Amino acid sequence: MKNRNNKAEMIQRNTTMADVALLAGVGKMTVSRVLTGSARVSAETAKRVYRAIKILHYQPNEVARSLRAVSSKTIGVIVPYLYDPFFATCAHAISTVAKQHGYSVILTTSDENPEIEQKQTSLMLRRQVDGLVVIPVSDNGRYYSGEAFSRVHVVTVDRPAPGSRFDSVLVPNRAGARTAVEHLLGHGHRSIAFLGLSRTLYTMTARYAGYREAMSDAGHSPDPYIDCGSPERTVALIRSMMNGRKPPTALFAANNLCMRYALRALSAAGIQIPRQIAVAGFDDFEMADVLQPSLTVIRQPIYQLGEVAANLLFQRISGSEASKAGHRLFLPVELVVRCSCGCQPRVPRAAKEERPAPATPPGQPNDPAPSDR
Amino acid sequence: MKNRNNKAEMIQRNTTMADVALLAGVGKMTVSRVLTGSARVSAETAKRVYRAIKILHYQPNEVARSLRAVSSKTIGVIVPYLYDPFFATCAHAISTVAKQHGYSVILTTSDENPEIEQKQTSLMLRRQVDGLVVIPVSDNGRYYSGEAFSRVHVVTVDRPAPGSRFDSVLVPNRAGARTAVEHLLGHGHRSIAFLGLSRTLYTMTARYAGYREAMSDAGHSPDPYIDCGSPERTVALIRSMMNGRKPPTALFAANNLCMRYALRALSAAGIQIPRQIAVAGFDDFEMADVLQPSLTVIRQPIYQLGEVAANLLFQRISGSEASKAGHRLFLPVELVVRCSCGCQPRVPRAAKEERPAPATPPGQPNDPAPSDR
DNA sequence: CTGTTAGCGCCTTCAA
DNA sequence: TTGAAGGCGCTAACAG
Repeated sequence: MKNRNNKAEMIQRNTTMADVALLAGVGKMTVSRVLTGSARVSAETAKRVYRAIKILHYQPNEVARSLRAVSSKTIGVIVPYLYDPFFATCAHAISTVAKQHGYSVILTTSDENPEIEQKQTSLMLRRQVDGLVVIPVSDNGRYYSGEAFSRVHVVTVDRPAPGSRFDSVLVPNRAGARTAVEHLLGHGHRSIAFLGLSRTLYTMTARYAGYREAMSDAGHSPDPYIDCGSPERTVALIRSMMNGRKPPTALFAANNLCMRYALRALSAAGIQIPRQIAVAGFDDFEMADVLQPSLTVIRQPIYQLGEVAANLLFQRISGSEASKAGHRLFLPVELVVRCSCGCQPRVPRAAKEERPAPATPPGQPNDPAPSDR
Repeated sequence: MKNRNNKAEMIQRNTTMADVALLAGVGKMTVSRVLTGSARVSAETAKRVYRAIKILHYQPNEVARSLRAVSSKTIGVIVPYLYDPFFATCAHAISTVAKQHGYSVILTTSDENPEIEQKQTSLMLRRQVDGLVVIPVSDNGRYYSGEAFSRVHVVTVDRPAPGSRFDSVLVPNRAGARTAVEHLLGHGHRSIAFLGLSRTLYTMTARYAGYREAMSDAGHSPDPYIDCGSPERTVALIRSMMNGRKPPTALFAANNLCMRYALRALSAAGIQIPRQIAVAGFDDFEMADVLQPSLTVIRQPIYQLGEVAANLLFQRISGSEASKAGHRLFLPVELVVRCSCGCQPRVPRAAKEERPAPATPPGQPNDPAPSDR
């Protein structure tokens, strides 16, 4: 007799299917069938099984299931940071979709570090995830084309997939930046500064390209890329820029972080927006409409990026998607005209929520800001 | 002979330890020992094993390990929302600590919904997590005292644990609110409005209590709790409040969401801060110092909340913590005086980061790093 | 130092 | 409709 049935020493072991089977007076398989519905069981025995389950507070061990089954019902998610609302919102969307599919999410942050990303990815694969949604660190292309990925589905978000086998859900960075810069040009600005972060970031170079295009097409020469490495650096750069021979009359911040740095720097230098310098940015955020002046920005469908990516992944997982090649999906961005560019939207600053916020179920109609002209 | 060694039908199976053992000409246990270091293996055979591992691209199956071992090396994390920077930052901290311990994190959102929380918790337990860090939904007390939790460690963050067996890492909400309100009182305000969200939230009632204390102790009568259910509602409430017989001269927003609503509403009503109404809030946030006027707030050590909670959990998991009763840890908050209260801080608005931001190892001098979009 | 045996808890396969 | 045997991949416990 197995000692596990020896009640004398049943210290703290979890109750298993065998326990349920014993109590219900049936075989383990019957319990399994009742739970999974994989085959018909007489109503009579099913009832007995349920009763035993309840009495014993039995909970199936999903780890054992994962080991036995082909699928672990788990996906992995890797984002650079979680305290960045953009990434966090993506993660939230992915998590929500996963929940709808009955999947669990193993989540981690890469801190924008290729080594961490590799290590964590590898750990997830060892944990037998069925798929991966990643906002990949720039230079991990070689890794992702390794053989380890032959059996797992991968979708990247916000940045294109390193290998070409994976799907990516992106945003038209170049076109978006271009639109914003063209709007500034429409205000008559001819010298527009471009503020970005590390140029190793995919989005930064794409947005700079859009900026250059807009400038060149308008017959103006693009300014050099300004890398706001740190707040201090940004202060110094902006100060010297504004004190230079030909200070720009407008400024495009390629993401929220540079926007924040830039705003602090301008404010510290006592420079007025939009009177002394017009401002536009890429990526909307909470408070962008509460700032004085409210900020004109390119809004990205953040939640939808994650949502679409996750849905794509589950399509692949369920195998309904036959194609082997990776696709690139682009979700549209939108110019939200507010005041920092020099516009005076008719409805001054309506007191309404413009972005999904805690209480607002995501993915709802966006009630875009009033845009004039 | 097992058919799994029949090469003819090795379609796509993962390589296992048996494959490695076979190729290296050793037993499975030797391979296991080499990998885990659980026992000495001669350098010679170890080398052979490593070679086989490399040739076959062998990766141990963590699911099988979890099934076999007592621990799954996995913890569960449940937060209400991920697009709320507060929760996301906590989650980031927890994830970081988990990474340091070689643990994976299964993360999900409860959407502030007790049923979802229960379902997801239960799923995590079935997945054999070694512990749980939760920002619990208010009214799930009974659930958490169930027997299912007898074998798992739980630490709650931001809100106290329902049962008394769990540790909680909290912030002095009452005292913090009190400090902020006292600061407003110090400016000579006698009528101060309190804006909050749903009173079912623990933090809201605690902060309201602090507000009432401060008011009463100063000999003024507290105003009734104003629940900013939605932006629209907030606009209406603020409008009627300001048009009432005795409009308040100051306002305390109990968290960021009401702060945002309030700012929008005030701005829509054309009310000047701090001239017509002074403002203070609970919880600092990016941009709070860039707003005009910059906001006076109570700052919470968000990242540390998650960090401490996770470390507490791992202490419990490793069993070095014997005590069975749950403890409540309070991390200090801090009044950050800016301009919205009517103060004129000497350093006008220095261009420096005031909060932990990207890439800043927690608790370190701040130097935010690139986040990309 | 190394190999064998025996499960972890579940479900696929086959037999009754 | 139900049950028994066997194995998913790994490691504790015991040989040798």
